[in-house]
Amino acid sequence: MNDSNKEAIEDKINYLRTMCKLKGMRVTPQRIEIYKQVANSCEHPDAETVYEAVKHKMPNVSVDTVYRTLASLEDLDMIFRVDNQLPRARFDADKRPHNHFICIKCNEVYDIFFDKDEEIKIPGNAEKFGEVKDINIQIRGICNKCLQEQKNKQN
Amino acid sequence: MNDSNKEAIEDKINYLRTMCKLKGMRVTPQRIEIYKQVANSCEHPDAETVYEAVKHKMPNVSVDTVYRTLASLEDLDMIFRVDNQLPRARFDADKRPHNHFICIKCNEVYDIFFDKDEEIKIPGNAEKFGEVKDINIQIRGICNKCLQEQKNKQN
DNA sequence: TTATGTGCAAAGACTTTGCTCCTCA
DNA sequence: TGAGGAGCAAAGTCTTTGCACATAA
Repeated sequence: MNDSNKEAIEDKINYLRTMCKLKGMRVTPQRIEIYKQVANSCEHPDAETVYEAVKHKMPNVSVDTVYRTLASLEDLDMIFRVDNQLPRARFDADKRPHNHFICIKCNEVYDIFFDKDEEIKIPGNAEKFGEVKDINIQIRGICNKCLQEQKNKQN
Repeated sequence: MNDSNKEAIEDKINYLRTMCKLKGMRVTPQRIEIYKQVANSCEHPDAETVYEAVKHKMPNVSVDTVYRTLASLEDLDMIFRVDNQLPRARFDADKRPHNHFICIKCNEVYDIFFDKDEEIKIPGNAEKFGEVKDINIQIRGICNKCLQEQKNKQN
């Protein structure tokens, strides 16, 4: 990791501290580590993956702490669940508005940042159902890596 | 149910028969009943709800048959899973392209049909990740029913 | 100091699977 | 008649919870 990344992570941890204080929550080493794992990863890890990663630094951490902490971080709006149709919940710490390409073969999740002129508007008739809080777009398909593998098999 | 609905359902069952034959699958009473439940409901039922409903007509049906059948119907593209962040999978038999408003309070799922001029285009940079198969939009918020309940409590 | 958080173990919720008998085609 | 499907029971997977001890503030 380069210096600017380190700095960015430090900023995020500081924000986590602020948010915890604000909500009367304690800043524990587990919370910091678990948040770091999600924030440092671009792989939208599931709870198990976070657990395995954190265990390297904190061998005594338990799975239920990971689940509980992920839930707390979600409450703090520090992380978000990626909508998917997979059995495991996956998490994302990137607060910039974006959407996901989900590979139906390997379950990989890729971030999609729309161009400004592609901004999705809330469709006119959505608001007749209630108060819109969040709009989420997933694009499902087969990722380039899997397409390549398919081609290789055919040859 | 009125006559035109009955007719529409019959058409759907016939389509189910065709699709089953096409794929070498049998048309069993369970499959018909389970499909009917999803197709007749506008509530995007979960497996348990389908099970309870089917049990009225077929008391011996089992939960695992419901799960297995829902999976088969999905393979046939007769029904679809609704993307949600709820613990239970929910199903939809409406093949017309549409999206969902999901209430974060009561978990109700409402269908949203976009106007023609609101058609969502696949964003330009999505295809760089792979072959797009499906684009799905969910809108999360608080539905009118729950908003009303909130107001009532405040008074 | 003390309320909040953690680790452990156990339970819970939803879904899937193995096996045997049944039944549609 | 035979391959695919249903029912039963049991297991699997992911996640949550109760409780006692530990710890951040």
